[in-house]
Amino acid sequence: MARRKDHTPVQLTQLTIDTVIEFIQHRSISQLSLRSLAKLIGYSPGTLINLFKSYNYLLLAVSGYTLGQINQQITADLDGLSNSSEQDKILTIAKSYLQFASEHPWQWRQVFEHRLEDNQIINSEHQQKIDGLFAKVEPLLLALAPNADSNELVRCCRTLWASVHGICIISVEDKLFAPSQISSESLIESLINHYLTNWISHHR
Amino acid sequence: MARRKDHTPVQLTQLTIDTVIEFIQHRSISQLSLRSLAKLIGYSPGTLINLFKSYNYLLLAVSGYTLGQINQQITADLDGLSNSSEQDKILTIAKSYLQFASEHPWQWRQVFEHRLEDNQIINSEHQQKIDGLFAKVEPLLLALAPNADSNELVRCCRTLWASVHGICIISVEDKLFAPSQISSESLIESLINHYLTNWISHHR
DNA sequence: ACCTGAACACCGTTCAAGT
DNA sequence: ACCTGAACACCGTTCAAGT
Repeated sequence: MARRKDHTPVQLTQLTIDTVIEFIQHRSISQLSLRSLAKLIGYSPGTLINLFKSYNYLLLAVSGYTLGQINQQITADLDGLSNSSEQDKILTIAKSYLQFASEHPWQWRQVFEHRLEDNQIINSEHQQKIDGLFAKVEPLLLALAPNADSNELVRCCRTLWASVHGICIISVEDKLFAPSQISSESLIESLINHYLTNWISHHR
Repeated sequence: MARRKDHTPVQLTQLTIDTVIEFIQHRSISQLSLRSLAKLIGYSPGTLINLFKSYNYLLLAVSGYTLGQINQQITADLDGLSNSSEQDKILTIAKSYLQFASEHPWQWRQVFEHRLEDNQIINSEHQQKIDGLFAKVEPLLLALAPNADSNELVRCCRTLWASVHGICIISVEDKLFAPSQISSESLIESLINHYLTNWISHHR
């Protein structure tokens, strides 16, 4: 057995990622294994290890793909808002992020479950993609509060992102376990309205 | 082999939980297994399954223990503050939660990694312990905004907890991977000061 | 009643062997 | 060069057998 060449390495990489992404639309990533994934795409486990170095790196590639999708979604939702206020743009980013998490709960989780795994060195490419999300907010904050010093800008940006992320977590958990009466979108609105409004009034 | 009776079931349960808690002071729970844990305490894996029904329930018992510790810590930190303002008490709760997460990052993570595992029915006892944390904040909010309707109270409470939780997540991750210049405590302060102050002024 | 060791069906990873 | 199957060292769980 050997020499299949049904796919080029690039094609096989894409097929693998697509298959995992499809899988985690409906089930948790913990239900998947390298062996079952290999069976799904019709290759042996060893082939996937050759391609990705390890199952862990394969999952990291999936995370990276998802972060790209999230970035694209936010960029698209921001596109029609060139005339809106900076605060509206920040609200849009936050809602866009929440929407992705709500629509693809298992996929969204995979990005962060993977980081929880062990204290391995986080891939710098991966970290850059996350930083890219932060970088969308900072200039908007600067426009809203030109006099805030840079430490305070970063503090506000991190507080916002962490809070939005936290709201997404309970949103996804509620969706999967214990649906709540109160919409997560209204939590996002509450956060941005109250936190950001007050922060701006103290730093403009 | 059999009939050891070195420990009563209750003692063995406590020994197991203590051993896991000790382990996750320094390493991720993913580094532990039922088999290695059994070896640590000198029993066979089957004995632990007899006792806890499954490894998953064993980990749930550990989570429950940790949630109890967190609750205790918050209660203790709140004890000296009977004359403080409600807003200060909320700040204290948030900082207390962050401090536990910072001092016991692997242990704190275990509580929430476990919930991520699969879509099993969450133990109602477990959910009650989490609800107990929320219940500490709601009456304080009610005192701050007697005229807010109950939906708005719950919304504020959930927004606050989710945001604080999100800040703890990035705090723990920063600690383990990429230390940041800006203290997480200052993010908590920023959140409570700006969000809560503005929310109160709109609902009192 | 309590505990164990062997067995079962998995897992990620390695690597000699095949084309 | 590419791919596989067997082997390796694990995993959680079950359960007949031992005391």
